[in-house]
Amino acid sequence: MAERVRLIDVAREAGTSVSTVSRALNGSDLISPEVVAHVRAVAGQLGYRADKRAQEFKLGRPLTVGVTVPDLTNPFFSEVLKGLNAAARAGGYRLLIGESSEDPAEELRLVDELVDYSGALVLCSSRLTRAGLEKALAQPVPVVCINRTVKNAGVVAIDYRAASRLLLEHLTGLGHRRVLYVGGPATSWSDGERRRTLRRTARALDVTLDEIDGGWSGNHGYDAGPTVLHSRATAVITFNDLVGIGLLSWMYDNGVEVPSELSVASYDDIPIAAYSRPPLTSLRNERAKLGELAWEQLTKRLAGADWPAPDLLTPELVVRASTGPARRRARIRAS
Amino acid sequence: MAERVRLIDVAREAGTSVSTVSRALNGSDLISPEVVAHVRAVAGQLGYRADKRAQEFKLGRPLTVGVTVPDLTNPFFSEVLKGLNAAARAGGYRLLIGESSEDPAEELRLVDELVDYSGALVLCSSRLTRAGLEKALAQPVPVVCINRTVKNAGVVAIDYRAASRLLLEHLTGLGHRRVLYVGGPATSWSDGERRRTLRRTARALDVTLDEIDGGWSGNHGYDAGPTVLHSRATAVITFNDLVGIGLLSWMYDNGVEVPSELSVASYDDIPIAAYSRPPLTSLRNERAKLGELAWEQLTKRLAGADWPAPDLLTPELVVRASTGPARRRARIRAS
DNA sequence: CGATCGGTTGCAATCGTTTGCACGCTAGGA
DNA sequence: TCCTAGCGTGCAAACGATTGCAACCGATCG
Repeated sequence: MAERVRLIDVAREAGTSVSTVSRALNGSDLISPEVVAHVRAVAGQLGYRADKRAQEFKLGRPLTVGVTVPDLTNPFFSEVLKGLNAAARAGGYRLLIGESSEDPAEELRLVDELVDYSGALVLCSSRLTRAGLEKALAQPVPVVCINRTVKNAGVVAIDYRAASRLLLEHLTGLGHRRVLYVGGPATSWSDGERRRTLRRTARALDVTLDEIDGGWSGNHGYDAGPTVLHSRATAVITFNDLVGIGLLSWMYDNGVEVPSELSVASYDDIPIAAYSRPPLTSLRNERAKLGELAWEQLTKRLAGADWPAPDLLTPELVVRASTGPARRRARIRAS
Repeated sequence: MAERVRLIDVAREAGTSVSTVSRALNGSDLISPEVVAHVRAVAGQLGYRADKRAQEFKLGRPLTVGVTVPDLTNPFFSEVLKGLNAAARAGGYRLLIGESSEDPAEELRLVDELVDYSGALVLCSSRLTRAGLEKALAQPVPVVCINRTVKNAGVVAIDYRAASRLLLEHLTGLGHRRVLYVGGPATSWSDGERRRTLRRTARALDVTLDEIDGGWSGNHGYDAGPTVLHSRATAVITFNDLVGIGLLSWMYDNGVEVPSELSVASYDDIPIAAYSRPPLTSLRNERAKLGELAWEQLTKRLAGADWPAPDLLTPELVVRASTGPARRRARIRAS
């Protein structure tokens, strides 16, 4: 907790003016090498550190990127953040992170606040309404959306069309003709995309697709257990792995064998998916890459270019023990 | 992407001076109510937003808290962040988050950088060396450590003494006399605490305690499988739930029955622990509260008070199916 | 020897906001 | 009527850095 050393202190000590010190430290070639060396030495000795607030204020360009995520504790988002953070840091930027708690109104408030501090915004899996999104895009900073397509902004997303096809083809390959989708939060664009692409692919593959509402956590999956059991589906696709693992847990607790009685597959392949019982078949996606690409789009934009075309990441199916051949006869079982 | 509106623009439009506008917007009681109303109206109409950079620069107090965590994707840290974020936001502060990737050198770099932007620092489960920590504390901002005790700083931590006692008493109650601890990262203070308190309590309870090195992820737990199997322990305590779940997975893959052949218990009780097979006995701690308390200590300190006494959070044992009575005879089993 | 030029350095303005201080106006009392 | 008190407002300085421009230096050239 020492006193701050300012430019003027260094100048006094070095016997020069503040402008010379500033230029010397910033590597201007106007200053003679000896002076530069001397100033640097003095600055180092005094422990001078530029006041970033003053610096950014004067320069007018914030070196901070604001990010919103629906839930910090969701592994999907943490990993996106990880990638984005690494990329931004490499580019000399810092991350200001806001958590909306899955609440569109809170997310709007966050955007409103982050924009005051940031030179750019990244909305990760935005839960914003269409109108809210418009407002966010009207802010005087460039905006990139992760997992949400929108005009006049950068877009980086998972290719859910490919994803859903991979999942359904895997299941039909195992003989499943009736599949149930356990959905995610209603505000989630990616849930909408999963539904849309599943429906479309199901039609193409002549699979019967049922849908129920779920959520984003293990509890949601667990709670969906009874409904799933009473459906006529032989395979279930869950919104994400947390839901999938919760569902597996209910099945175990209630004596339903997976995959012999019911197959379960999911999106995302978070690390823990490999360790569920049985290990969960899931769609691996490069979440960290999502963050990196968002940063890439941002830098291009900040450099003055137009928004590049959306980046779409194709996931890869990781087949594990939670999916298997469809059972022959309809399940008969008391509730 | 519109032009910024500044105070001077509002002043011109409202027909007053900048100072009046500033005071009106900041609720100074020096200005007459009509003028305040008028200025507010004009400002709203023009869409004026204070330049936070200029504002904080002038005021000299950063409204940002810098936080470091070893790993953004670890549920423990995400939840601490969640709590801290909520508390700081309520107090009008924002979080600048840095991830050290479990690397002490990187963490030191982070601290060095965050301090330029922050009015306070929170080090969550710092992996810093003793010397590094000294350096961090020498920074001209108050520092709170979460899960690491240190002098001249705020301290918020889990009470590992109580934690280890709960775990060991639970296991001895089930008849276990030989327990193996699968450790965490060597740089982790909390791993050291867990070992220290486990040893001490084991001695008091007359339990034989063995220790092996592990890590912080599911893989670390899975990889520890063979060593655990060959040990003579009847119960295992893992560094955290991720390690525990990884270990359970290995046991399942290799036909070892849990808990009849081996009991497994762990620290932290992350949400997914309830959904492992079998569900994991673990120590629930209020991680979000850890973040909130850190913020509380910080506010007190920022208000000028001395550092309060360390806050210790006592965890609660959640007994699930992964622990059971000790088997009678030594396990005999081929590798 | 004086003018010029290239290379260094310092002065001072500037970014947008807050705030101490002084000023002007009005009203009330002497 | 004049002085004063008090309220409301504006002027200008300040925060700490960057940077255009002018000034200064010694050296070189005519």
